[in-house]
Amino acid sequence: MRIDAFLSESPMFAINRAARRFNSLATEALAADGLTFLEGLVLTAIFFEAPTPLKPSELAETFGMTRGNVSHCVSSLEAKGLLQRKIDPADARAYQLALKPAGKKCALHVIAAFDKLQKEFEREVGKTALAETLKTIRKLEALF
Amino acid sequence: MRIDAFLSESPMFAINRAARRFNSLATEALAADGLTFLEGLVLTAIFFEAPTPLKPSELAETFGMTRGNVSHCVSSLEAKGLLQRKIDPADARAYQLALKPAGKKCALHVIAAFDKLQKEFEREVGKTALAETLKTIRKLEALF
DNA sequence: CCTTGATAGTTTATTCTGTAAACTAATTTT
DNA sequence: AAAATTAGTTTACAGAATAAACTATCAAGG
Repeated sequence: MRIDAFLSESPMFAINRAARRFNSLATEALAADGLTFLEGLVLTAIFFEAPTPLKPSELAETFGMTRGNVSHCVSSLEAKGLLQRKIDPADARAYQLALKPAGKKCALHVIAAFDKLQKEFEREVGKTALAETLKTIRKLEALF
Repeated sequence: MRIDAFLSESPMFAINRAARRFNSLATEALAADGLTFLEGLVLTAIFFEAPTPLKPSELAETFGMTRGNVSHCVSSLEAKGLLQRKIDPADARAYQLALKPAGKKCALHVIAAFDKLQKEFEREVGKTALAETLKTIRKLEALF
C-alpha cells in the first residue's frame, strides 16, 4: 500500500490531517482579533450560552479538556479584557464567566468567520452530506 | 442556539474536538513504544513507502507540515534508534529515510493499533458510512 | 459543631506540535 | 563563475494539552 492511500483510508490520519488544516485556517481568521483558536471556541461557547453564564467546569466538559487548560485560556481572555470571572453566588468555589462588550464583539467575529467557512463547505459537498459527515464523526467520538 | 448544537453542527468545532479525542487515544496506544503520535505517523509513512526511501521533503508534503517540524521529528526518531538518515546519492542536499529493525517493529505496532481502532469505527457506523465520511473530509480539506 | 472528604479552580512544570526566520550546503540557472 | 534556488537544519518561540500539587470552599456524618 502507498502512504497516500493509507492516509486517506485510515480515519485517524485523515481526521488528524484535516483538523490540522482547519485549525490553521481558523487561526488565520482569528488572528485579526489577536485570538487563538481555543480562545475563539471559548468565547463562542460563552456567547451562545448567554444569558446563562457558563462555568469553567462546563467548558472543560464541553470541549473535552482539562480544568487546567480551561483555566489558562480563561485567564488569557480575562487579561485581554474580553471576559470577566464572577464568583458564583450559589457556590463560592465556582465562577461564572461573562463576556465583556469587547468579548461579545470578538465572539461575533469568530462566529462570522466560521459561518463563512461552513458555507464554503456546504457549497463544496452539499448540506446533507456535510451534516451526515458530522453525525458520523460524533458517533465515532462517542464510541470512546 | 445552545452551545452543544453549535458544536455539533459547526464543522470546525466538531472535527477539531473529534481529532483531539482521537489524538489522545492514539497517544495512549503509542506510549508503550515511547512514541508520540507524530512519530507514529512518520514511521508508518516510511514503512508503507518501503522499499522506496522517503525524503523529509516528501514527508512534509504528505502531512502538510513545515520542513522544520519534520526535521525535529526525524531527529527524535533517529535518536531513538528507529531510523537512519542517508544522503541521497543523486542529490547531496537531500536525505533518504530508512527504518532500522527496531523502527520496523514499532511501525507494525502503530499500524496494528490504528487498524484496531478502525475496525471499531467500522463496527460502529458501518464500512460504507466510514468511507463516505473520509471522502467528504478529504474534499473539504482539498478546498483550501 | 467539627472533622473528613469531595469539589472548583489555580498554579507549576513539562511535553508535544507547530511556525517563522536565519542559516549551511549543494545544485541549477543564467 | 556568479546568482538564485532548493534541501534540510537550527534557534527561538507560541499554543495546546496534561499531570500533579495546591488553595479554598462546600457537604456529610458523627
